Amino acid sequence: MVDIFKALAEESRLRILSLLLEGELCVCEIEACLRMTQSNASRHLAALKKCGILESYKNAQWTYYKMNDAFIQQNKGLWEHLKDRLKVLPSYLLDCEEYRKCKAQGLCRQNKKPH
Amino acid sequence: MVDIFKALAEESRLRILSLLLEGELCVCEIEACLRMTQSNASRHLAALKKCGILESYKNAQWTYYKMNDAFIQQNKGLWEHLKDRLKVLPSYLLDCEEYRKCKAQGLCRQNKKPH
DNA sequence: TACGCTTATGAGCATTTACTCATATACTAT
DNA sequence: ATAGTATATGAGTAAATGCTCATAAGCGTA
Repeated sequence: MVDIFKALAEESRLRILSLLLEGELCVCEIEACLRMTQSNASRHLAALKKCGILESYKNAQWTYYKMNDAFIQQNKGLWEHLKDRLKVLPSYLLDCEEYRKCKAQGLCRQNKKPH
Repeated sequence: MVDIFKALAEESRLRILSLLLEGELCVCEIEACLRMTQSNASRHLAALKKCGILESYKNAQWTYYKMNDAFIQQNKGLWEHLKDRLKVLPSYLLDCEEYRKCKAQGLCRQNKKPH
C-alpha cells in the first residue's frame, strides 16, 4: 500500500498517469509531451511499473506503457479518485496540447508500423 | 493532489490513519499505540493535518486528532480505498492490540474529563 | 555491416525527508 | 507558585529521492 502511494507522490509521475488515462504511449512520446529528459521519463515509468500501476510491452525499439488492468481491478476506489483528479492537474491541459502536437508532427519515427 | 499522496507515502502515517479509522485520539495515545517518540507522533500528525486529511482540536492539555470530514466528503474514492486498505496493513492488528492495552491501563492521565 | 533511433541504467550530486535530542510553551493539580 | 503532563518545534544528522550526464544494449533500415 505504501509503495503505491510513494509512486503517486511525485508530480511528474502524476502527469504521466494523466496522459495514460487516454491509452498507451511509448517513452519518447511521454518525454516529448511532458518536456522531460529521456532518462527521467524512463525512470519514472519504471517506478510506476514496479509497484504495479503500469504495465508495458515492447514492439520493435519502442516500449509502450499503459495502465495495468490488474491494478484498476484491485484498486477501484483509488482508481476512481485518479480518473477524476488527474484531469484537473494544473498541467493537464498543456500536456494534452503537447500530446496533440506530437501526434500531428509525427514524433517518434513517423512510420511506425501498426501493432 | 500530490501533497495528499506525499502525506500518505509513509508507513508511520498510514498506521496513524488506521488507528484513526475508529475515532479520535490524542498525541500521547498514538505515541503509545504505535511505539513512536512524542516528537515523531506530533510531526506526522502535523503533516497529515497540513494537507487536510486530519483535523484537530484542543481540550485541556491534549490535542485530539481525527479524520477531517471535509477530506472524506471531497475524496470519496480515495477514502473508500483507505477504509479498506488501512485495515489490512501488516501492523494493524498489533497496533489495535496496543490501543486496547492503552485504554485498559488508562494511559495519558487516568482521569480525563469527558469532552 | 554500419548507422540512427529508442530505451535502460550507472555514477555523481543536490534536495528532501525522517529521525533524535533538546527545549519552549501551555495547561492542570497540588 | 510549583511541579508534572502534553504538545510543538528548532537543530543537527542520516537516508532516500530525483536530477543530469554518460554510456550500453536492442532493434530496424540503408
